[in-house]
Amino acid sequence: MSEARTRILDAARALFLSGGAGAVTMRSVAERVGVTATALYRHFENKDELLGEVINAGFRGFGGYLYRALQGATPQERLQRSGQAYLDFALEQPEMYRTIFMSTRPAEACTAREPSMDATFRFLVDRVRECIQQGALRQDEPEDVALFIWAHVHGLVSLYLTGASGQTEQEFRETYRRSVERLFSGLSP
Amino acid sequence: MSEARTRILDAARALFLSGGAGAVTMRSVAERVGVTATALYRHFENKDELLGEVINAGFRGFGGYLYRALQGATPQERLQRSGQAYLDFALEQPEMYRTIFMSTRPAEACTAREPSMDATFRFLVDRVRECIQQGALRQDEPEDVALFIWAHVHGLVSLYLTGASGQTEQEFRETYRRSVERLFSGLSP
DNA sequence: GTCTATAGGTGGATAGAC
DNA sequence: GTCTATCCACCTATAGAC
Repeated sequence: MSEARTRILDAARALFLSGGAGAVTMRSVAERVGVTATALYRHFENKDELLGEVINAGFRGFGGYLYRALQGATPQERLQRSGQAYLDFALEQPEMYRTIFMSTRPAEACTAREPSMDATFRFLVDRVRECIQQGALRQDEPEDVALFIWAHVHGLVSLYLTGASGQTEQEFRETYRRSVERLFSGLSP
Repeated sequence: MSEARTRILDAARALFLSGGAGAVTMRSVAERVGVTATALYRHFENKDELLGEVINAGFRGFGGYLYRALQGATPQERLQRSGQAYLDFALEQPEMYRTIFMSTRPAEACTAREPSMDATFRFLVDRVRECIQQGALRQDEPEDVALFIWAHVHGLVSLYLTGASGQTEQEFRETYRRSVERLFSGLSP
């Protein structure tokens, strides 16, 4: 990848992370890079391509968070770390979380959006399945349990990001911990 | 309220419900009413006032859905109907649901947004409390249980509205029913 | 109350000089 | 590769005629 292209993508990503997709315009990106807007068209076909690459990078970043959870030694530790990784991503990159999981529109340009939600779901199904097989979770359909868990953590996170709770980040981390604990107590054998 | 003002609000509401806040422009509203954009300024100070009234009407509409749940005869029936009302509102007015519960920004003009989320939460706390007192739910902190339930149903609904599940509305209604059933089995005495 | 005309802003994108 | 100049589309909002 060319030097210039990378600098443009970095600028676009910084704008996106601090202000969402709406903050990314050809003019704002160009200003941040220190060139004029027209110069960007030497490196990207159009705005859709630029924004699409920013968002695809975000998907890969989320995948990285989840992947780290696989370092856990046991099934239940991997599941627990997955929940923690999910929370970390949401709190560290809220605008990206919004784009991937809370918005319908802004991923027009981007091909990887639905696949990414699929992948998230399948990753979670795998974590649940191994927990059930190993006896850490009650016998049940892994898909149903996975959706049950995902809906719950996504609901918590998105209520927080929307400002429903009026909690600080620290308070919310504690709320999240307790709520997930309660969730698993209802799913245990 | 003047005749003209009502017709303008109706047009704005229709545009909002089908295309979200972004679909409401002074031009689009005016065209729908059959006048020019400038005419609207005789009836509304500016766009913020117009959009704000549309959204406030949406809040009141949501309140109406919940209120109907109070017709249930027993605490558990009122709680169960509340969950159904929540689902009905989300599926019948998805754009309004998004604006109230899934977006940070677009309620700038509108004063009633955070209060409305507060009210939703308190309504649910009341439903939970009477279920606990009556023995239909396990002894616990009503606030914690209410958040637990809200996060769950909100998570289900918003994953569906975001397109995560790829389900049809009928399939999702069934998923919702089963997931809520599972939720309460974990909260029962 | 509604119109036409118009000001002023933001955004995406292209042509052609350098 | 980057610039200037420019076009086009779309938006909010105001002034003043009717």
